[in-house]
Amino acid sequence: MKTRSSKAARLEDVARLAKVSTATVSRALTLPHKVKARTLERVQQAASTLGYVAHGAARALASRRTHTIGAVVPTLDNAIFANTIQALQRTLDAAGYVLLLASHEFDADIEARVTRTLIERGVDALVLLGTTHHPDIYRMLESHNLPYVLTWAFDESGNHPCVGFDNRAAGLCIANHLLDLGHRRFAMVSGITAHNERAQERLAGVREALAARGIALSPDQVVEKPYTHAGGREGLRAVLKSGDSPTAIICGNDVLAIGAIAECHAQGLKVPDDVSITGFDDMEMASLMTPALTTVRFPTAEMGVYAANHLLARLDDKAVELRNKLPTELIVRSSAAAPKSWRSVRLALCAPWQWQP
Amino acid sequence: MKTRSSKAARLEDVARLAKVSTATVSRALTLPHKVKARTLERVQQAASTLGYVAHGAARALASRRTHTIGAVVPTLDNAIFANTIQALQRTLDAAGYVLLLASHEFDADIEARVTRTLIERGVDALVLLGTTHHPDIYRMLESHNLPYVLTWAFDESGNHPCVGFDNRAAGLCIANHLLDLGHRRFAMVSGITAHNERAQERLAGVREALAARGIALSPDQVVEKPYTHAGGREGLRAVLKSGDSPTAIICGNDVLAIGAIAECHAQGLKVPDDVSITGFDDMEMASLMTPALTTVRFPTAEMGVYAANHLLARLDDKAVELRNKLPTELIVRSSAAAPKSWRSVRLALCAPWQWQP
DNA sequence: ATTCTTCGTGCAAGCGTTTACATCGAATGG
DNA sequence: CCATTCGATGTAAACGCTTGCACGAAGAAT
Repeated sequence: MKTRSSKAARLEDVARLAKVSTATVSRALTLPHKVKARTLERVQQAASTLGYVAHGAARALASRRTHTIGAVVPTLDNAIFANTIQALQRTLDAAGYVLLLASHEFDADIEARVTRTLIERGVDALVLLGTTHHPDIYRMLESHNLPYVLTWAFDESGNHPCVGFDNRAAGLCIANHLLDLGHRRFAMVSGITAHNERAQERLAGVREALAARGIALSPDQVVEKPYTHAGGREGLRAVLKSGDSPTAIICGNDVLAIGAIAECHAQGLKVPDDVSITGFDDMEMASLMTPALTTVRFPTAEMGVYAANHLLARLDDKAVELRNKLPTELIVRSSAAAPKSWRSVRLALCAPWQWQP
Repeated sequence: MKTRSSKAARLEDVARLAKVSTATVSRALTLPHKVKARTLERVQQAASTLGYVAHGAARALASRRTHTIGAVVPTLDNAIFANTIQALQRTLDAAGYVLLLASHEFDADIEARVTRTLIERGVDALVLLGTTHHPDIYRMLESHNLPYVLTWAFDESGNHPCVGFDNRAAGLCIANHLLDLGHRRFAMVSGITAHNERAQERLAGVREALAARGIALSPDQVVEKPYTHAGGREGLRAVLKSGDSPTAIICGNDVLAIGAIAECHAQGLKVPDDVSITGFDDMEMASLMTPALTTVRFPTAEMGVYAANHLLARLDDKAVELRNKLPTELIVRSSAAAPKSWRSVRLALCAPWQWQP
């Protein structure tokens, strides 16, 4: 059906049809204000007739700009990062940029490899997640002079542009909440802490809060599991098996918590009557489940917007603040309550005649 | 810190250091078997010393291959497509291809725009979702001679390569299950059916099954909502308000069903005691919630693998079957049960002395 | 020894854009 | 009315890589 051969139309074809030079076509398509209205119209008409689609690689080669920004996230499998990605995408799109996404399933070597691939693909800037990365990654960023921003964590060293949260404070916060409810026997189903300072910090925050009240977490009261529902189930089984029968189980994120609660139900344990469970992140599911999840909210979408704007500003040579710590917030719902022992104490205080010492 | 200026190393720099021509470096890096072992080693050494990263745009321009495959999905916001995407990604990655992802939030014009962007970016092939697309999309696919495959739906017309499911059969299946349980008063919280043949087909399947038993769905017994948790909640409220107090509510997918169940709980309705709720898709969450969701499973990951392999084969000029209909499966869990009335009937039959006519 | 392959490498012509610079006509100011 | 400026367009040189072709050396066949 095409007039010419089966090849797609090139700039030259449009130029010929519009009776102008390729330079003019190029300008008409990218800097419309630089050409006369009548010419612009002719060019657009010609381009549309031919179904012209620019050849991105040629454009990128000549202009040294791809208008693409890369993001490397741990996983696309669950919804944890979905809000951030969506927000990134939207914000970049509005500025005429495309998001190029890659994931590495929490493997540092794969992360280095996919990051390299993104750089090969010519991204103009890069969004990374967390502060702990393969040295090769930082090397490549430097040698290519690529703008980048770390997200989901706050780089205390001050060496890297970042936007994130204080994960340690979040850990402190949730542990203190449980302590205030009266819990004294804890366990934690943490994410895998290797190469993941977010998981490390959350755990550290929890430990710190407990230590302040003289409670220590023994090795078998902490189990590390991948951030999956299955991980949550296994984690719950593991800490239950450890024997100290904790009254509160702090999960490393909401996905683990959802898995843990499902496993509780499977084992006939009531949440929060028999055991309190908490998460981190406050994904949408947290408020919908039964019982609704007590967790710590991170403004993940806001962070995506910020990361995008940060990079866009730098690509425009505008000044921006290099580090931004976003606030977190304790969300109290119904998956955590006072422990049974404590409740009976309160009951006893209210109704002493029922107390049988 | 770099020996040369701040520019990244090019092929020429590697060639100079390795004392060979750029052609040899290029071959060493892409067709290692074409160069002598000693040369290969020298080149690799040089490339590594310089931290060489290939310039993808230049490579793409010269070779007319980007080793990139694009996928356009409705949304990344919820987990529905996560399995497919993950599977696609993995399979392509193993074959040395990169997945370029774009979403359009169920907007046909945005879909056309982002598809165009992907083609500009030079994808070698394209994965689309569903069969209903903007004519411009099919035009571009044809004029660029791009291999593509439709997913998540089966193209009965036979005009397009596709891998998907029979959404109508799935609708039939779930409706029949509810009928068998004894339900007679239905409502459906469907996805938005405009430009979405998957939603259309599911609804049509449900209607067909009900019609076979002489039941029709009146306009106010069907409400269309976006595929979000909030949509599910609103949908549930809407069909409840309609007044016929349905005993079974069929939701257009699991996300809607999760929202609907949450809303039931918020309104003090027990699922399935007061009302049965079903979904489609069988996302992971479906089995974890309380009550666990009765739904229809689609082999979404398998479909991702198939779509990837289909395109890889075509890019290799190998023969492949053009259409593939994957099996669906009814997953019976606990969110749907016999309606109260029916249960009392059965009870009456078992224990007639309790029957008070 | 001579011719024919084969293999490894180098040469150089693109790939389809962008963009600095040149050009040319028209508008402006003196 | 000429000199100057300005705006719109054209010319052609990159951009960094791949790859068809040519070439010489080395081994195989005659």
